[in-house]
Parts: sequence; C-alpha cells; structure tokens
Amino acid sequence: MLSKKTKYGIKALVHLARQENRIPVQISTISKSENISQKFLESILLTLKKNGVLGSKKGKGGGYYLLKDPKDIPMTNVMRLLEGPIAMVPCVSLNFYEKCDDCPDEEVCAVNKLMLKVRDNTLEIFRNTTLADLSN
Amino acid sequence: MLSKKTKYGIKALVHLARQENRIPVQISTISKSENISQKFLESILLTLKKNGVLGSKKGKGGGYYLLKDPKDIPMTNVMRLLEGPIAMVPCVSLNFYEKCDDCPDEEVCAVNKLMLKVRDNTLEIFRNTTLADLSN
DNA sequence: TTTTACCCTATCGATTTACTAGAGTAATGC
DNA sequence: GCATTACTCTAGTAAATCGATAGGGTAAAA
Repeated sequence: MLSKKTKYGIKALVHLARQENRIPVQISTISKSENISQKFLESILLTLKKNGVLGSKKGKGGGYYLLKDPKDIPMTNVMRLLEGPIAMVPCVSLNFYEKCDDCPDEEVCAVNKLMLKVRDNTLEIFRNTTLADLSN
Repeated sequence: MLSKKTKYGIKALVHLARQENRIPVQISTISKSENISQKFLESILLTLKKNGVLGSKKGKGGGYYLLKDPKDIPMTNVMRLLEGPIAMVPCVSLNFYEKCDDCPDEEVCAVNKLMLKVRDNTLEIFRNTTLADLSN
C-alpha cells in the first residue's frame, strides 16, 4: 500500500509542476488546494528539499519551488525518497538490498524469483515516467 | 512491502507443488523445511484452504495438499488471498476499489494515473505466473 | 480409544503510520 | 530596524497493523 506521505508528496510536486512560472508556492496554498494537513505536508516538502528536489524561499512571498524541470524528475527519484525501496522484498532491492535471514538460497527462492520480475517492471515504469508526464 | 504472511504462503505452496505425489504434507514438515513459525504457518494454510487452494486431511498421515495442478494456480489468486489488493492505492484497485476521500477528481489525479500503470503491469505478471512457474 | 494433526479464538509486544503541538529562526518588505 | 511572514526542527501520540504466541478443541485415522 502506498503511504499517504508519498501520495501527498506526489500531489504537491505535481501542483508545483503545473505552476506557470517558478514563483515559490506557500505550503498553505498547496495544503488547501490538495486537501493535505499543512503540518504533515510541511515535513514532506522538507525531505524533498533536503534531497535536492525542491528549493525554498523564506519570508514574505516565500514558499517552495522545483529545482529542476519537471521532465528531468523521474518518479524513481521521488518514490525512493518518500516511499523507500521500490522492491516488495529487501532481497530483490537494488538500493536497499538485504538478505533474508530465513532463506537459505536466493537462487531457488520462489518469492525472490517472482518479486524480481515485479520489481523490474515497476522500476521500468517509474524510470520512464517523469513529473512532467503526470502534470498534463 | 510484502507481508511475511504472503511470503510464507508462497513458500509453502511451492513446497507443496514440488512434492512428487499428492500425499498430504504436515504443517510441521513445511514449517521446519522453510523456516516458518509453525503456528503462524497454520493460520496461513487455513486461509488457503478456506479459499479453495488447499485441501487437508486430518489424523495420522494427514496434512495439507494442493487441490489443483500448480500450473492452474495463477499468482493473482494467491496474492489477493494473502496480501489483499494488488494495486497500491484503493482508487485503482479492481477487486477492492474505494474512492479517495481527499481526491476531487480521479481523472486528473497524478497518483491515480501513475499507480494505474503500475497496477496493470504487476497484474499482468501475476496473471501470467503460475505456481508451476515458481516451482522449477 | 488413543494418537495425530488440523481447527479456532484470543492476546500481545513491537513497529509503523498519519498526524499534531509548539517553539524557533531566517528573510522580506515597509 | 522591526514586524510580519513563512520556513525549520524536535517531540510526541493515538490508532492501526504485523508477526508471532498460547492454549484448548475437535475430527479422523490406526
């Protein structure tokens, strides 16, 4: 299940991508427009900023804005930041790999085999979908 | 993240599918061989039985066995029983559809658009993968 | 009639999730 | 300067879920 954190994060990013210009958008504006708890959204935008997706401007007329062109922001990037691993099990994860402690041999593990296929496919989608694709 | 329930369930099913004949296999046997808590496994096999995937035989020489040929058991079936919805958000789920209460219009929702693609792809994999495919 | 092994209910600690509270700090415009 | 605005950060918390455990009940086979 997709977490609300990721869901809200994507919605906020799309909101910013749909903005005509690069003028900073206040948290409260996004919060109201997308029906997201302001404080919760605050923490989400903060992690997006810390990881180089967003920039922010303080003071009057401040807010958050995209640092890159929406077409240069693949969803793999966003998903990994907000949701974490794309794989459904750590033993098939590229960026968050972990060995299963109960599994003697990954080579013959059916779960591994199945989830590897799913990960490859999902990854492909996230790689080939940018923020721009979602903003039309 | 895939739940242990599903993970264990798949492993148990594969164990049964790899069995030469259709002789019932005891829970304790599967439990030891696959490193799964016996009591936990018990509840998993029970739901698989209740939903027509497994049969059971009581008393001495009893145990669980597959009711169908492994090649006739698609993973969609197994996944929905154990893991629940295949979609990452309820608003793109086929069997567990639910409207998002915060989303005014699914047609323009970026999350919906993205997760629909993921679901279609994942579903395709689960549909085209049977227990037999995982048991080789 | 005893043993085996499935069947069922209840509980529980740990973790995660979604969110809230509240104080602090930097920048902007007047 | 200085008040205002709006981002920054730390904690905490209610609720839900997960993974597992405990323990007794019951059906069927030998």
